[in-house]
Amino acid sequence: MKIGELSKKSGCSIQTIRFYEREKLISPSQRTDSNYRLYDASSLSRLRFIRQCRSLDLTLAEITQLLETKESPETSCASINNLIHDHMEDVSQKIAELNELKATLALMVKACSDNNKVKECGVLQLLAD
Amino acid sequence: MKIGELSKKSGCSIQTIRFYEREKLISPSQRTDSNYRLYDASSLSRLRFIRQCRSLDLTLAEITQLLETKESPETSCASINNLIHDHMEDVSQKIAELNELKATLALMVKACSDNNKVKECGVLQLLAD
DNA sequence: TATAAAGTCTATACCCACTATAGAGTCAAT
DNA sequence: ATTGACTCTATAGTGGGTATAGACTTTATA
Repeated sequence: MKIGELSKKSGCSIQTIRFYEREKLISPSQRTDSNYRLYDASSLSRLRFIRQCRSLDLTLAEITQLLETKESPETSCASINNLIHDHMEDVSQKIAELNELKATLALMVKACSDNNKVKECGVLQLLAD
Repeated sequence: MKIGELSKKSGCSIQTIRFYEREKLISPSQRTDSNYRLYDASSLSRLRFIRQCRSLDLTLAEITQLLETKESPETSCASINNLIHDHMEDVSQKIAELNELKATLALMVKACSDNNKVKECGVLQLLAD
């Protein structure tokens, strides 16, 4: 299949597929005489795997590592588990930070009564501290 | 004061201060004969304000808007409150997304028993769906 | 068969908010 | 006089894409 079909089937834009190629995550199995990229089913599943990983917010470097590990079915999968586990901790950390941020913003919103003028604005006063 | 002192007092790196200048958020009140930037106290409080806003994860465009609004002390501060309120909703949304993500990752971690080989890896199986 | 529309190609620039150099000039202390 | 600390501009890189321009190819329609 050509890149447009792969794009539709995978849900990745054409530009993103070409971008992943530059980043060495994926490559076409062939090219036509007119230099069009041609892909097969394994490209599609690889791309879907990448997309799944991206939806978990894994970096392209991490995905590269997962894809490499996948190539060795007989080795231990401990590194994969560690990667996911560490990533989950990063996400937890981020959630904690955002919750603090939200609390601060909630305080600011509370500090405001809508009819104020700028010079009396509770939000600006908190921001100036 | 020169840029190094402003950097220490504000907590912004020298490069960041020059970057904010290119982005028109701040500018030195003067230059020396040898073209060194010179700042006064108002630069410092402006920069601290910017930093405070950045710690709330406001964009530079939003901060520019806040700084402009600040210049008109007699106008209504409704736009400021709206901005903070909307931003808080974005943060809430992001927290919700990350909580879902965390739940997915937790499922994956659970799907794994440490001594598996790659070909049986529960994490990879979930990622391949 | 001619032409128009849709698809594809490469190369390059842009987004955000910085960060990090290179290479040159300036200032203060020894 | 020299060393070291400071500053200057200009430029490139980060991550994960997105968005063009301009050329070529393929497919569909008249």
